[in-house]
Formats: sequence, structure tokens, C-alpha cells
Amino acid sequence: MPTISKENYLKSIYSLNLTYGESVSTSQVAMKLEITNAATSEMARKLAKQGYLHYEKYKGVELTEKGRKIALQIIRRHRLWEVFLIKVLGLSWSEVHDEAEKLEHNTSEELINKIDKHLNYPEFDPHGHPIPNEKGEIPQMPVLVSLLEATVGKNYKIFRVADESSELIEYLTKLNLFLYQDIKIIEKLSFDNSIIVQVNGTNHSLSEKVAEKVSVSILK
Amino acid sequence: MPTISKENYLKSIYSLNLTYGESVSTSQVAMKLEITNAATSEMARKLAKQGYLHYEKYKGVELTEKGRKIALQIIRRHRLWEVFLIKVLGLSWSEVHDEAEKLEHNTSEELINKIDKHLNYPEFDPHGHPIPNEKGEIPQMPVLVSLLEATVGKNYKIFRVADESSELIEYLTKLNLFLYQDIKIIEKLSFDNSIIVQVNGTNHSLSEKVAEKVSVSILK
DNA sequence: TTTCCAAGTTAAGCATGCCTAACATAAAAG
DNA sequence: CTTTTATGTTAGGCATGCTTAACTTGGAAA
Ligand SMILES: [Mn+2]
Ligand SMILES: [Mn+2]
Ligand SMILES: [Mn+2]
Ligand SMILES: [Mn+2]
Repeated sequence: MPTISKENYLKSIYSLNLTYGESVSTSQVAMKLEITNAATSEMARKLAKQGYLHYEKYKGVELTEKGRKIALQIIRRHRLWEVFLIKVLGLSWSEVHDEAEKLEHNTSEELINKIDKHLNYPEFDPHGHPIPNEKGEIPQMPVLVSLLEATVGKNYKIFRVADESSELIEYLTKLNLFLYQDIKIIEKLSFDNSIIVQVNGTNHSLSEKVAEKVSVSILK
Repeated sequence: MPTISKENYLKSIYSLNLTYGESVSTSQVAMKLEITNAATSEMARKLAKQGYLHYEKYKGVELTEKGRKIALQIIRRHRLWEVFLIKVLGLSWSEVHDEAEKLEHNTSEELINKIDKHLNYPEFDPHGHPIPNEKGEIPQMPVLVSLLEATVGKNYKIFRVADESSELIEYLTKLNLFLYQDIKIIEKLSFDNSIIVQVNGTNHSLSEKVAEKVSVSILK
């Protein structure tokens, strides 16, 4: 097992690679982790020697399969913890990231699998990011639309809320508009662009301002 | 905030003091933490300098109020995590200690308070140890008896199970004999020392072997 | 009382992971 | 092409927390 520090390097490299493609420069990593280039160069050498990545001086780093596997494991833990903290313990969206940043390094395989099961194997975290499964497989991102663009009469699943303010989240939670909740679009009122949605048999009206922040994926 | 290492020292010193009283020798701490005396002596000097304990060469250490406060905080986190992992996530009793040993150092005040609330402020952990509250106050230990010594017709709360094998725990769990569960003693059969207990209106028979391992506290 | 030994401490050294400062390189500007 | 500059690397140093080996110390045994 790599150290906490190394886990953070591997995770950062993985996500920088996703964002910018190709090989990742040591200074990109330094920036992301808020440490000096010097520290990153040094660590690149060590991680390469231990087989987690390929590193050629002045040419950046690229994860090996071994390194990618660790990165995905940490990302899995991070995202499952975020879902868990929000859905089970009621932490606010603004709090969970920092909390998960520490927990991700201190969670056994058994524990994270129990959490996964308890949450009924969610595929996406509260920010809409995919959660790798136990085997490291990444779920395909569904096509998302905002509630404003949803079609009357069809069923959708709530997927993401663009605004992380706890005010909006709490408002939606009171209406049972949880993350992953299935809903049906009942009506769209053209005079104010508000939308009537059905949740567990109950109808709620959402204003245009609220609806545009809720991303949903179509069901079936 | 002290480091993880320092938190573990303070916690160990606290519990050694509870067990053996008076000042704690550096080698007792070394034994408990499975490190050398040398490391402990050195750390004692540092912790004293930072005001967490009093230390006189060759005379052992004694926590200051500041050190005690940290120790109780870590113990609180450890025990709440243990309860949480068992009751909410269904980990086995044998797994939770090691897991909690890491989580206790990576849990914010806000998170542990949410966990506390979610569990409805338990006063004792699965081993029967008291859980300090948010203010660091330690609940009074109730008088415990084994189920074998319980009185017919009276109500009790399940407090502790002496055997940590998951087999026994799972058996009890199937009968709804959870930790903290209220039960009533219906009958004691003298020919085999088995006991009939009532849980949520349902009666169950427990053998002598099982009953002797279940500790309960009397209610009202 | 003196001696001896277990308990405890100090010294020196190592691994990790970071820093600053000095240096090297590649690529852009001239 | 050369020169400049931004990017990246190496060297040296420091804090933490551990080790082994050498040393004190205080109290029990003689
Ligand atoms: Mn996050
Ligand atoms: Mn992290
Ligand atoms: Mn424990
Ligand atoms: Mn610990």
C-alpha cells in the first residue's frame, strides 16, 4: 500500500490526465496539491521506481496500470464517502469534500464495500461524477438535461444540483427531491416557466430559478 | 491540533492511567503502542514541552487538563465510530476496532457530532466502555449483571456481549437482541438454566451458554 | 553500604515528505 | 542561430517519528 501522500499524488495525476489528456507535467501536479515543483519532481522519481507511473525527466508522468488502479480506488472511496455523508449523516455539500479527502485514505476495502451496499451501489456522486465500482469499472455518464428542458409526462432521475448552497439543498430535501430520486414531469407552466413534478405520488411546483439548477437523466 | 502519533500517545496514557492509576511510566506506553522505550522518552519530552503532560525523568508522565481533553476527544471518536460501524454498517465486532483506530484521527468535530446524533447519543460502546459526550463528560457506568442473574418479570437493557465472535452476535441480531435493546425477563427454566426473554412483544428462549455472555443493566 | 540490574534516557542514524536556493533544459523570442 | 525565459530538476536542509546501541539512574539484593 502506498502512503497517504502517494495516494494523493496518484489521484491528482489521474484527474489531471482526464482533464488535459496525455502526460501530466510535474508542475501541474504541484499546483493541484499546492506544494512546490521540487517536491513533485522528487516524488515522481520515487513513484516511477515503485512502478506506479512512467516518468521521463522534463516530459511529465503517466500512470501505469498499477497506479491507475490505486487512483481509482481512492476516487471510489472519496465519492462514496461524499454520498454517504450527505445522504446518511446529513452533512452539507460544502463540508463533505474536505472530510472525504481524509477519510479516503483511512477506509478499508471491507468498510467501503459496506458503505457502497448501504447506499445501494450509487453510480454517481453528488457532483455528478462517476463512482468506480469494486472492480474499478467506471459507469457511463448518462445524458443530462436541466429540469427546464425536461419533457412533460416523462420520468427522470435527479442527478445533480448545480448550486451547492445548503439553502437550496435543504429546500429540495424538504420536498423529497433527493439525489437519485425518481420523478415525473406533470406540467410546465409557460407564463412563469415553473414546473410541476411528481415525487412518490405527490406534486410539487418548482420555480424556473430552482428548476434550471437541477440536472436530471431520463428513465427507460 | 496534535499529530496522529501524538493523539495515540495521549489516548494510551489516559487509558493506562485509568487501569493502573497514578503516573504512567514511559515503558508502559511503549509496550502499549508497540514501539521502543527510546521513542517514548523522546515523545514524552515533546508532549511536556507542548503542555499536554507533566514529565519528570525516571518518574513517568501525567496528563495535564489540556492533554486529558484531547485524549477524551479521541476516545469519544473511537467509540462512536465503533458503535456506528456495527449498528449502521453492519461490520463485525472483530473488524471495528482497527477501523476506528484510524478513523478517530480523521474525523472533524462536526462529523462526529452528526454520528452521535444519528445514533441517538449512546452512552456506551459495544464493549461496554463509556462514551464521553461533546463536553468531555463521562457517563456513569450502570451496575451490570449477566442475563443468568437477571430477575424474572423485570426490564433490562442489553449492554454488552462478552463474546466478540460474529457467530454469536449474528445469532443475537437475528433475534433482535441488539445492543441497547430493552428486554423483559419472562421466565427462567431451572432444568437447563435457559431463559425466556421478551423483545418488542416477542418471546425468545436463550440457552445458558448464550445468556451468561450477555450483560444487561436494570431499567427504572 | 555497596553492588548490580532492570528501567529509563540519550545519541546517532534513517525514512518520509516537505522546503528554499541553485542549477539545467527546452522552447519561444529576438 | 543565439539569447532569454519559463519550466523543471537537483542539492542541501529541516521536522517528524521511528530505530539500535550506548549510557545513566534508582532501587532491590547482597
Ligand atoms: Mn470531492
Ligand atoms: Mn486525500
Ligand atoms: Mn476499540
Ligand atoms: Mn488511533
